[in-house]
Amino acid sequence: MSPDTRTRLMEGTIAALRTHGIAGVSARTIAAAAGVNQALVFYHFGSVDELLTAACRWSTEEQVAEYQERFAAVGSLRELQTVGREMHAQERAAGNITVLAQLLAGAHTNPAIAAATRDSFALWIAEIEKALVRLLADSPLGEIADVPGLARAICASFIGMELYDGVDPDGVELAFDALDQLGAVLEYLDGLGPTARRAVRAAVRRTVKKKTSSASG
Amino acid sequence: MSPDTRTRLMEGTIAALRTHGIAGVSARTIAAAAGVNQALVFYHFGSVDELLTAACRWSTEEQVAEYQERFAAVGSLRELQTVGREMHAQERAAGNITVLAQLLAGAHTNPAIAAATRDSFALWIAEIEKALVRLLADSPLGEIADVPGLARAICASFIGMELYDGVDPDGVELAFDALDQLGAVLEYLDGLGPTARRAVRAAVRRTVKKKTSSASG
DNA sequence: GTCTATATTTAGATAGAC
DNA sequence: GTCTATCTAAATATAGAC
Repeated sequence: MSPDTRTRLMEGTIAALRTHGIAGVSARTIAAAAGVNQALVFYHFGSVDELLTAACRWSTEEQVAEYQERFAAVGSLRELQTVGREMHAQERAAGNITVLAQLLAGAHTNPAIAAATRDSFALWIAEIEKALVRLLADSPLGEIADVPGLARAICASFIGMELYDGVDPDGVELAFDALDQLGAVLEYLDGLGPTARRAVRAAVRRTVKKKTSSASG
Repeated sequence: MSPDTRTRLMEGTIAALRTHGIAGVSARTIAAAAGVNQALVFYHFGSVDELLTAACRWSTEEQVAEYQERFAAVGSLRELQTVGREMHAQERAAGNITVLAQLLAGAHTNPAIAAATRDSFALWIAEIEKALVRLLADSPLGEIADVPGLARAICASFIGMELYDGVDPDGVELAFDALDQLGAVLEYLDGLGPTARRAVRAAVRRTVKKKTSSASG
């Protein structure tokens, strides 16, 4: 059976963002994509902006739920990278990169979209953090890595790859390959003995101390 | 003396993107920001879209020129990171992150903006590549790193940090700190002896081979 | 090159029939 | 809850005076 009108309108909003962009979404383009009457946008959501934020929250919840199992099954940093690359391919094919770009742009002029996007990212970051805590539990990298910061860096880099894809898809493949190399380096460090481990940790500590003192001074 | 009308219109376009977003730019908001008459948009550029792409190209050229010297002065990977972080702070203060987000969104529905944005990134990537070639010239990382891919990964990650900043500025600071840690790790590898160097290189080679065979098979 | 005025289209939003 | 009809505001674009 077909979903109710509220859901159809949110689906239509995402579809309209995909085909017309944030600059082209309107009650009419959304209603057309949803296959319902234009006035229902205002009856169900009050305004186009309200519908936009509702659709943003709704679609991320759907997406995160879809990928949750794959995140949970990840057993190494390299596997996390592979899942990321697969996600990228899948999201691109689904046209969701375009949607993300539109919402990130809209967040800058619409506080409600900004809040919805922030909450959406929080869902993704929570998944990444869970995976990192698990993966780094018995790893030398776990002793030095700042998991919350690393999760956000991973999320931000992924966002960057997504958006860079919009202007240069070939460049993104090169970039993914380079990050795979970086992952191999980290994996190598993961297998180091206690002496080298201590040396790496000391090097990182020096860096962190430098940053902290310059930030607080 | 004040710039000519064409330039004022391009400046006005960037200002309008900043305050109204891609969804809110119009011949009227642009003209208001530029302090000129609305009809001049069409006289000088033919359409709002043409003006948008012209402004995109123009503003990146101005920006890249502004940062070129700082890129050229970079002497280590960590310094490159520091320049990136300073750029981020400066660009945020100037409101240019918002502009970037709007153009990236517009690129998905407007091929001309996509082309202009691609060319703009190419300018940035060229600067990063130049710096990387110089920095990795006499470094063990230079033997294993794929410079074009790495430059694109750095550019993409930076874009991601910029855009993530729009929804969670505090998270970005955590992320930058985590990347600083990663930089410290790489710097440590940079100082390793020939034996460890070979081990890292072998680990990376295994990865690359795996990827290449799976991509071509 | 720049301005005023305006034709035309499209957007957000609401009233009221069903 | 849904539709038609419509009001109002704002956008693109052009014609023509200066």
